[in-house]
Amino acid sequence: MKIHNFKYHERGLNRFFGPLEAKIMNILWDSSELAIKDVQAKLDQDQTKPLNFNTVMTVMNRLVDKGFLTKRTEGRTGLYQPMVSRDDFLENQSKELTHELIEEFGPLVVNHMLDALEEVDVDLIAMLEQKIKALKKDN
Amino acid sequence: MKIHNFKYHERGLNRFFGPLEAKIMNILWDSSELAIKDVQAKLDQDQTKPLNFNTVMTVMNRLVDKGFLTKRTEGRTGLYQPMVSRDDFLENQSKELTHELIEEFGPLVVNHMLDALEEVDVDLIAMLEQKIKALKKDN
DNA sequence: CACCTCACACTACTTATTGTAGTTACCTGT
DNA sequence: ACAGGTAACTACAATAAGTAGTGTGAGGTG
Repeated sequence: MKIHNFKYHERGLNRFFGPLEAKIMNILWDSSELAIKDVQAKLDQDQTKPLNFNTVMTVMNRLVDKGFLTKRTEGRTGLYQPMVSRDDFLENQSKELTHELIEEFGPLVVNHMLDALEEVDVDLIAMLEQKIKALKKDN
Repeated sequence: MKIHNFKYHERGLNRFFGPLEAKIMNILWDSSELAIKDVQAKLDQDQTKPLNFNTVMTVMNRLVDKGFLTKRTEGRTGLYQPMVSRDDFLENQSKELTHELIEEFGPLVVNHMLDALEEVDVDLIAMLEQKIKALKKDN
């Protein structure tokens, strides 16, 4: 259940997964518990070329091996669902990445932080300010 | 000259490069301009098993192809040096990563920021505070 | 001038990751 | 007992990274 790479030039889940893996995780996170063919059907909705059942199965089982999905067998049908919720996943990843980044680059990150926040969403700077204030009050 | 991956569970340059690539970059960054055999010699200092000359050459030339090293031919001997300084490299990477992280996770990162700073180096929080103050004064 | 050596180029094999898909085996309901 | 669907097993392609063999060319030395 460990992500190893954060890909710079991708977006969203593609930063953590391969493109097909990412689509599958998204589908599973948007549903409760699905069989392979359900996932395949959903994938085929925005794909022009239908995906081979076995392709979907292989990738899903690999995701199970890696600990991102859990599999439950009901009769002969496997039912898959994510190990953790999307929110938890993103929470964990952002936390881990933030820590790694600070650990690795401490001062450099602080230097770039405000620029980045300004560019993306200035309100986040206010949010950060609040958090610092709150932290100081606690001590 | 683009790094594609940031590896979570490595340290230092190994986050950006393969292990041998990282050692080579380090050696080149600690020297001015080196030939392959010089790099090989330095690598063999902390390696128990000496590295094949061709191995070192292949990896160095790949680093040239990727744009991390430049190569200059003096007579028949190729001389290699990093495209940018170690500081610039780390500066660029930390900047890019910080931006990507904020772009992807904005509020989540802000949430984890202070924790991370506290754990690694509390002085960095003061530094961040200063930067926010300076920013507000500018506007 | 012939040759030997060294540095380089070219090529290839290995492992791991991800996407892809064929073949085979098995189970279940009819 | 069989058909159809589900799953397991196996394999192949591409990419990245580490490793290394073979071939080539240029220069100094006898």
